Amino acid sequence: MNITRKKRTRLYRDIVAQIRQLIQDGSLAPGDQLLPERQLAEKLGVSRSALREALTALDSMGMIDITPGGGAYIRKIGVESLIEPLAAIMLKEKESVYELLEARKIIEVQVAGLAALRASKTELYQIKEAATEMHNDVINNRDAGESDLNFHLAIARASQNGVLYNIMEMLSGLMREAYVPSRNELLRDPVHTQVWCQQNFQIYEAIKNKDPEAASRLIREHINTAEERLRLIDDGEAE
Amino acid sequence: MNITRKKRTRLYRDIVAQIRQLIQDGSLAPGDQLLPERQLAEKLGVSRSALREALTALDSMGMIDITPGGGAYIRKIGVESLIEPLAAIMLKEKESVYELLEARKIIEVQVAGLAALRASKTELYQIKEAATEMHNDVINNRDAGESDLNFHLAIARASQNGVLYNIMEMLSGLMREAYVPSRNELLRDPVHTQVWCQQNFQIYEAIKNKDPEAASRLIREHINTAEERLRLIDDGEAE
DNA sequence: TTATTATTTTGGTCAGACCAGAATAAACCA
DNA sequence: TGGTTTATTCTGGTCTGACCAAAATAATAA
Repeated sequence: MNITRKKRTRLYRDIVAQIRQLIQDGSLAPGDQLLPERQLAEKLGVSRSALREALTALDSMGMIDITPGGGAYIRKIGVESLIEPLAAIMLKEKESVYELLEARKIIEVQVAGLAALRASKTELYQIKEAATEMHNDVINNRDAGESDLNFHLAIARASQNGVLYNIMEMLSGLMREAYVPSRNELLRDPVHTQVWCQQNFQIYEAIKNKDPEAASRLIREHINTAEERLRLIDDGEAE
Repeated sequence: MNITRKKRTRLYRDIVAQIRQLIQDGSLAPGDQLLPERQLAEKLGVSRSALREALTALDSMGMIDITPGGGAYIRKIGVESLIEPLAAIMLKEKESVYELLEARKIIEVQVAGLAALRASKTELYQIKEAATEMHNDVINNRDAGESDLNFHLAIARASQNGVLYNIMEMLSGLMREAYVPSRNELLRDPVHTQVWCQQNFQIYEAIKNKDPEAASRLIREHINTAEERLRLIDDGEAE
C-alpha cells in the first residue's frame, strides 16, 4: 500500500489519488472508516502532516467525513458537494437567477417529456408522493419550497437519465443557494401555492398517461407563471 | 433532550472562507499573489500547519495555484475544476455516455434556438471562426474534436445565458473525460467529418438569419447522426 | 552589460508535542 | 446482574520548530 512518489507532484495529491482509487476499486465503500491518521500515515510511509493535507483535501471535496475524536469515514459522493463551488462560479450577479430559471425551464420541460415516456410504476408513485407531500405542506401552511423541489427531482429521476438528473439536482441546489428573498415571499402566498399544487397534480396525470406533450406543456406553464410572479415581486421591490 | 451535536469549527474552513471572502470582495483579484505562508499565518494568527491545510483545500478546489519556491496565486475559477469530480459522480457506467449525449442534445437544441435570437455580431463572428477552424482541422487531417467542441461552446456563449454556457462546458468536459474510443474513430472518418463541417456552416447560417427553428432542427440532426454513428461503431465492436 | 555564483525566500515534508472531545474500558453502586 | 458513573485510551485539531529542494533574488565576476 506504499505510495509511489512521482516527481514534482505534491505528496498530498498522490495520497488523494490513491484513496480515490481505493474507493473506485471498491476496497473502500461508503460508510467505511479509514485507519486513524497516525496508523495510515505510517502505512503509507508519509508523515502525519502530509497525510493530513490529503485528508483535508478529501474533506473539502466532500469525499470523506471527519469527526473529531471519532475518525474519518468514506462518504457517498453526490453533486451536493459541488454546488457551493458551482454557485461561486455561476451566480455572480443577481440577474443570474433568471438565467437559472431559464436553464431549469429548458431542461425540465424536456425532462418531463422523457419522464412521461419512461417512468416506471414506482417512479410514478414517488412523483405522486412528492406532489401529495407538497400539498400537505401547503395546507398546513409550512414552507413548501423543499417538497416542491423534491417533486421536480422525482420527475427528473423518472427520465431514466442520470446525467440530466444530476444537472437538475445542481440547478435545484443553486436555486437554494441563490439569495432570492422574493422566492420565499412567493412560497408564502397561499393562493399561488394552491394553484401550484393543482398544476403539480396535472403534471403527474400527464406523465401517468404517458402524454409527453402535455407534460412538457404543463411544466412550461408551471415555470413560466412562477417566473412571472417572481419578476413582479422583484420589480415591486425595486421601487 | 436536544441532541444537536455541536460541530467544532475546523480552523482551516474559517481560513478558506476568509480567503474566499477576500476574493469576492475584490481585495484579491485573479493573478494576485498572496503572502508567503509564514507571514500569512502570522497575520491570521494561526500556525503554518493550519494555514497550510487551508491552502491545500483551496488548491484542491482549483482556486489558487501554488508553485514551490514561487508562491501562491489566485486563479480565476472555472467549471473546469469541477469536471473531474463530476465525472466521478456521473460517469460510472459505459451507458452513461449515451445519457450524456441525450443531455447534450436536449440542452444544445434549445441553446441554439436562443443563440439564433440573441447572438451579437461578435458572437456570430466567433461561431463562424470556430466553424472555419474546424474545417481547417478536417482538411488538414488533424483531430477536429477540440475545434468541434469550441464551435458548440461558441453557440452556447451566444445564448447569453451563463448558466447554460457553464452546463455546456461541463458536458463537453465530461465528454472528453469519458473514455470513448469510438469517438476518436468517428472523428477520424474523413467522409463523416466533411459532412459534419457542412452541417456546422448550415447551423451558423441559421443563427445568423435569426431562425431559431432551423437552428434547433439542424443541431438536433447534427447530434442525432453523430449518435447513430457512435452506436453503430460500438455495436460493431461488441461482436 | 551579461553570465555565473551565493544567498535568501518559498513551499514541501517531517518529527514530536500538547489539547479537547469522543469512544471505550473500568469501577462502582443498586 | 444491570445500569450508571468514572477513569483511561484513542482520535482528530493545532502548534512549534526544524530541515530540504527548488525557485527567486542579490552579489559577484567576466
